[in-house]
Amino acid sequence: MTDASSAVTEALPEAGSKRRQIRPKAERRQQLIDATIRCIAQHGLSAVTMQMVTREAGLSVGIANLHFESKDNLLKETLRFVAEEYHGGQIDIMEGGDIPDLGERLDALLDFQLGRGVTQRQKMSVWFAYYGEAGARPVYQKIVSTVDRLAAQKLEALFTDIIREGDYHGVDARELATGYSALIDGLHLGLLATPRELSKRRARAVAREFLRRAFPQHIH
Amino acid sequence: MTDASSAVTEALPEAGSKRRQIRPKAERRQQLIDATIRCIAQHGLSAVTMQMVTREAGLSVGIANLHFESKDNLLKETLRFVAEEYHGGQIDIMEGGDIPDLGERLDALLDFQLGRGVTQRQKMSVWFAYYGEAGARPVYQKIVSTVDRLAAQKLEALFTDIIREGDYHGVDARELATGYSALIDGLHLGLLATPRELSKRRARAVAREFLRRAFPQHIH
DNA sequence: ACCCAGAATGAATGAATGTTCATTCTTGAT
DNA sequence: ATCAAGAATGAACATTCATTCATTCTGGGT
Repeated sequence: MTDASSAVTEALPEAGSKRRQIRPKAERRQQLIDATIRCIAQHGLSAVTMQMVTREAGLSVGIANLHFESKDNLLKETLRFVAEEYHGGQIDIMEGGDIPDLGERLDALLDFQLGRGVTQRQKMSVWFAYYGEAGARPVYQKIVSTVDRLAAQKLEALFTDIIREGDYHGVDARELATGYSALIDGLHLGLLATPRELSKRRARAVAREFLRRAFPQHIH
Repeated sequence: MTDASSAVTEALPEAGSKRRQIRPKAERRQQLIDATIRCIAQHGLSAVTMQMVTREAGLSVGIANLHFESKDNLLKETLRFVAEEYHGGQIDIMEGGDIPDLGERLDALLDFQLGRGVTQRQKMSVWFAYYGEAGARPVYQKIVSTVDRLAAQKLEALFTDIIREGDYHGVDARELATGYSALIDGLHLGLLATPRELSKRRARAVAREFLRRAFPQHIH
């Protein structure tokens, strides 16, 4: 997990090249997952078909069932990939051996969560497409909550450290962590569903303000 | 809009009754929309079929295309209904002639947003199912953003009044409104996708804490 | 009591989609 | 140069689903 470089590339026209290529299983799997992400972002989860995904990947229809046994499984693995990449990225920052200053670590976290470009937007599309189905599909709930729980713990730990360092009073790390996570999710939703109303710049400002209110000495 | 009493009822077994009944168009439309809401909540948007919806409504398949011209349209109208009901309810409270005290009005708003029972949960399922597709479907974006913008304005107005009344300093009503809205959305997501991790009680506490931090004199 | 506008039905239709598998092709080892 | 393992292909199949429409039925108006 946490391999931010691997996803959402290719999709090149591949214009003339009709020559069949044989590649290792792992590579094809990733290629198909990346194509699935792009398809979901562009057409919506409910409109995604196997033909669509395999064409996007520049491969034949049969191959999807060769590497993933079914469409259901491909979608499940795609969710797992996105979930692990996103939460993995957060966790890396929060554990952050490379950033000793806690305030800076918070900043880095915020940058990761609300930064990036189109790629990030594609991932978020996928993320929320699955959320929409999660109420009806226990499998999705499980994937999300497994990975979510770990990130929540790390965030709570980070907040606990900050509270100790700043000697803040009347603040509950757990409650604050829940609030911050929800805030970030809500901002992502806003960026996705009403991009006209909420710019990325403003989303960042709102999140910063939340942190500043809680940890005034650490965020300025 | 804002007719909270109308939705998500019926679905009764209707065991023996096979007698065909003729009802006015408006009633059948609502009946089908309610059935659609239940189906989306239970099976997920992508799994909803016309047969499923009409069976849930206790009607025949042909009727859906009689009152709505297509499945697409039924889904669109269902989203519009849920969006208008939810935002309409908020707006009624925020304009709130019946609640003069601003702090109490905030409380009422919070209760509306995070209260209720199964019904509310069903509505939220629908809400997020559409969010998931919104990135790919401009029609959905438009429905949501139209209704969203109005609610955002009302919230900002309410916050402005509160800031004036409490003589709070260093607080921007608009930014705070964006944050609060995002927080509520994020909490709904949490309630839906990871109900094990986030109880309704805790969600309410988190939202209250956010308001208390901003308006300490109004929320205690 | 009768009638008919239009509400309701559900079998039939055709298009779309997931999955299979017989066949072809590639590559690295011998 | 040859071969076998298995990666890749895509036409064919079976299923599912949205939509249509000929027919039936209901209830209010006369």
